Amino acid sequence: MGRSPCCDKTKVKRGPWSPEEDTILRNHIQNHGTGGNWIALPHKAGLKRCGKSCRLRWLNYLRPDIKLGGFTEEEDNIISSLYVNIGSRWSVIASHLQGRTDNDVKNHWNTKLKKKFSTSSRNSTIINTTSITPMQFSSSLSLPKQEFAQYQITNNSTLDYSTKPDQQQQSTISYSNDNISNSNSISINNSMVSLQMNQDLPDNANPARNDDYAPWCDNGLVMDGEGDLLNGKFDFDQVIGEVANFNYSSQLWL
DNA sequence: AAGACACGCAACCGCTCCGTT
DNA sequence: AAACGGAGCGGTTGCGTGTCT
Repeated sequence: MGRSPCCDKTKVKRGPWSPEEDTILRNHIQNHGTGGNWIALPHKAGLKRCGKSCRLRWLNYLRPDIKLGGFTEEEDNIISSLYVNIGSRWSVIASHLQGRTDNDVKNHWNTKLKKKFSTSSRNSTIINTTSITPMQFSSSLSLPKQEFAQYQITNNSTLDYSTKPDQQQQSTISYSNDNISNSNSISINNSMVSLQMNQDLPDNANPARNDDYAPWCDNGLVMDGEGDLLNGKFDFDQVIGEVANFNYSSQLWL
């Protein structure tokens, strides 16, 4: 036996909301809040709508902090990067974009970004990296666990990855370029950065972290990693609060 | 000018999650 | 522990509008 429906669909209005209905819902929520019960809200507000419909209308359209208008290039990059990393978890992705709703993000992805993304992936080519110009990029982000991280690869090939000062533990570990063999690598493509460091870590390395983060970069790159600190490999997911300097010789996908 | 088609977006549907009893 | 029910989520649909032929 299936679940009983949340409301009698023969007795509620469906389809597009009228300006009058919007006004009633907006006024009711602004004056009384949601009351923590969307199912009961339409009756209290005097709306012939399903509670779910009211919730959706408020969250996706009437909420005062909704950001209207087209998505920026930066927002596109954030969405694409997060999609690569965590898939179609639209509510999580939307939480990274001020004023955007999951429905908004989902629609934007399905109508525009999906095509753009698949096209750019199809056009990817592998080039030899022995003579590449060092990449330069940086990013800031808010992670699902309310952490903040920054990445930077500078012209002298330094990765700077640190926590926001007032959050989480902080530790600094410096990896000398001299200690890193040519087998260490960073690979960059249009959606992902991978880094491996195949040497012993310093004694003060913190191998305890094993969090699952979903970092991204402003320029659309997604950080990813392989291996773990325990066996001497560098994992982006495990370097919160650390600084690493390294040489890289790698493949670069553009 | 009109019909066909493509696109964007609001809204709905049905499922899972999670708190409460 | 199980059942229940509301909230939240992602997939999908349908309609309005713009563009093309």
